[in-house]
Amino acid sequence: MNEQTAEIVRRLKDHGINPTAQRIEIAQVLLARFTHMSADEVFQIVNKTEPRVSKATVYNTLGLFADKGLVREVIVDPSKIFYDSNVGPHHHLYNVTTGELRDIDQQHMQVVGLPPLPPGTTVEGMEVVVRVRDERGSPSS
Amino acid sequence: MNEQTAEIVRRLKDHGINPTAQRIEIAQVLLARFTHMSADEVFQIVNKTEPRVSKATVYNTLGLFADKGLVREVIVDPSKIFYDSNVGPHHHLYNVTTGELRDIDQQHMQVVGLPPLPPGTTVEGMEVVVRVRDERGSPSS
DNA sequence: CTTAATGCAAAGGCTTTGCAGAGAC
DNA sequence: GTCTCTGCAAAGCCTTTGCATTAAG
Repeated sequence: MNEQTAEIVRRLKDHGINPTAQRIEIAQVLLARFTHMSADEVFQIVNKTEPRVSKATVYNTLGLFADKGLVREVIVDPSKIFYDSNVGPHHHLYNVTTGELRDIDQQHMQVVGLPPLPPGTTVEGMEVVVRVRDERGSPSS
Repeated sequence: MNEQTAEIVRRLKDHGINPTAQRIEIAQVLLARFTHMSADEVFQIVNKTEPRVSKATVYNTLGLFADKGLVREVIVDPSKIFYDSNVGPHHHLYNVTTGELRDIDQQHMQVVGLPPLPPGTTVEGMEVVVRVRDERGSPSS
């Protein structure tokens, strides 16, 4: 077990997640880089180089990671959930044409003010999504 | 045709939508109040009091309305799309426990700053979602 | 040996699609 | 008569679930 894997295991344990082989693989795919991936993308990548992890395990594991706070679910597309390895406060820019999702950090954009919360509720999270699309017709046409 | 219906028809036409009977019914359900409804909710309500509109027509019509800018799609829940009759600039508060979605108007919360856009893209929309949950365990327990 | 995790396949929920029939002008 | 819209049912896609098998301590 190399250094990188050791850290992944540590992070899993820190979040109360039993570090099994499949979970370590999935975590390595998702946590190695600061990207956003759908469950299916994770499934593809994990099974490209490594032994084999079933689709059910990928979905269940990602759900577990999200519950435990290791990754963040990002809801920007009605057809799939994105998993974000960046758990810190930041926002998102979503290209509806290409499906690409990228981070916007706080220094570029901030939310000011807090709305009155309904009684008996607590804030679970806050999310800003800027939706962009590729320009089709040129601006001058 | 009463006054209210006449206005609905006008709004449909203004958005380039051919005002058929079904479309008028759906528009009345959705535009009468400032609410957010899923396609299925619209389907239920339309068929509670009125002749009958098929599920396919409800889905297709809502998609058409969104395309034409008559309503706004709100993506906050991976399992369904909400349609918002409020097209003006505002944000959303989503209760993940109850599934309730409500508006936050701009005076309560604003976004400051604009992120650098990827070249060749234009902003299609911006959305802030505050996610709350009902308190279960009491804060002092 | 006992408990937890994985894999497979089936089921589920929301939405879209194909195509025939009905409606509008 | 022609063009558009509607409705039904089937298909599609992502995700969850049930249950037997396998792995771990």
